[in-house]
Amino acid sequence: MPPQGATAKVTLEVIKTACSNCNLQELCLPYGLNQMELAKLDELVSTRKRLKRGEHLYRSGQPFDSIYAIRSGFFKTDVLIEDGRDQVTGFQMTGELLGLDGISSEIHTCNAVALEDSEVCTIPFALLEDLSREIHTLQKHFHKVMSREIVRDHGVMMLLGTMRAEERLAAFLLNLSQRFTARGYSPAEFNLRMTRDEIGSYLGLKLETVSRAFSRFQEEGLIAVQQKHIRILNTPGLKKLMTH
Amino acid sequence: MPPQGATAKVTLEVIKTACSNCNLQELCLPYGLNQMELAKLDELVSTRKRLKRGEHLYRSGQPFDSIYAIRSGFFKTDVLIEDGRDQVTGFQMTGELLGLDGISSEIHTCNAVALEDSEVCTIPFALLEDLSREIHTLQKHFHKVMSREIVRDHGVMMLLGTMRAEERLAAFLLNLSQRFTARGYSPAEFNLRMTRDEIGSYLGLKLETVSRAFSRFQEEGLIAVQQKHIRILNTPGLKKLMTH
DNA sequence: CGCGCTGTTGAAACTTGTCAAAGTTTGTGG
DNA sequence: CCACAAACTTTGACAAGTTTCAACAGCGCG
Repeated sequence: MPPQGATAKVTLEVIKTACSNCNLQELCLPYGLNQMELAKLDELVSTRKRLKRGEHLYRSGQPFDSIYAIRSGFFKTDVLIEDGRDQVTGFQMTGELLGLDGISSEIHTCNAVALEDSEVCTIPFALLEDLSREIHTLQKHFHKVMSREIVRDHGVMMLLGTMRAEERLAAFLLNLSQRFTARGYSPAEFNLRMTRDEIGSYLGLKLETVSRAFSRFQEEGLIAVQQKHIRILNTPGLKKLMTH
Repeated sequence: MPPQGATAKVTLEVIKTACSNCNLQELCLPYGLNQMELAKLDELVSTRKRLKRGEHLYRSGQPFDSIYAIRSGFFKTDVLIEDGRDQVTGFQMTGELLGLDGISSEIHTCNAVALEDSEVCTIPFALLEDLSREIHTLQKHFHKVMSREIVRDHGVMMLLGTMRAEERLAAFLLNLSQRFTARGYSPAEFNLRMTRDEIGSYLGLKLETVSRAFSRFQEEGLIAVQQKHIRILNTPGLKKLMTH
């Protein structure tokens, strides 16, 4: 893990960016905008940051002023409480937004960490609010994105509150598969970017339990695991397991 | 439980309302607005609905077009999945907003049920978006409310993912106490509006576990329980238990 | 006034966590 | 490019916590 304040020099490189020639439009904030509107959004989303694996995009407690769109890479967000407990609250991939939690108090309430070398577009929030007062479509879409985050969280609450270990892991794998698919990758074969411990933290399980569940899925021929590499062999089987 | 479509006649009575003479302003949507802005909000939030205990404000799957501000009463929201599992995702009280989950897909994704006779203000969402493009303060506040919901959900995920039964119940009681306090009620004495089963569902526990935890708290002198009536006798004790 | 819903309590079963040890991979520096 | 250390993963045995099943008590509504 890099030292706290010393990251900006080399790795947080700033690059010119433009939504209008980004291939993530339909996954990201520009969804539904026309050419003219897109040009205005371009002015706003003018900088990119690169992060190396392990670097923090932001930390809990830091002042909030921007949200971030992931252009490439993979992140986790986690919350830490006083007594040392912590939990991964989400894994974010290409096209997803980071930082929405900071809007309420104008202070970030979680940490966002790159799980692989990544690139994000910085979206100054005050400017986004200005622009979304102008562009109805943008406003509407942004509200939907926030609401989708709430719905997603309810899904996680459901998972944590009602599912058993193997059901949780099955749900997790199917969710990843579906999100990879939406991004044009194989639904059945991918590399996990996170450790067993991080998966466990997200799913409310200990890493040993996650490991055992992986082994069990493999024994049953549902998946093939080789460390971080996962191949899903029997999607319906996983679904049935999840539904129980 | 009332029959599905037959509730509108008697109980969903519609009443004229006005934010400008509502005593919940600082807890609710009008927060931070000036007189002129408040007048515009009044035009928008023009109807109230009364609900009897047990009635649904909306159901999962219904088309979304309004959010609701609770004027008086107490609600729960819950999600139901195919295999019959369900979970309470939240308990809402005076001044809190219901329906934010429906924005993303324009379909409600959970049920909202009154746990006591209640009254809500209906806020047509399209009009709220229109007005929040006009009134910067309203826009900002609404974004904060949505973001606060996300932060709250992260707190619940933390609770479900890392806490043991008694810690969860302690956290739950302290949270209720704090919210009652914010509304001018006693921090130490209140009536639960929900059953042990509903508490359990929210906390990811079985009702028996909730009941046992209540008994244990009572034995240890932390609280006095008489059915739904709770007196908190030792707040620091509960806090310590929660922090562990 | 009694029936049903809600809550309490006990004992046994089950799931997951804890602790421990050993194997594997990754990354770094020589 | 290899060697070594650190980080991560797997597996087993046992402990702890929670659920399940069951019986019963109490309150409240009709």
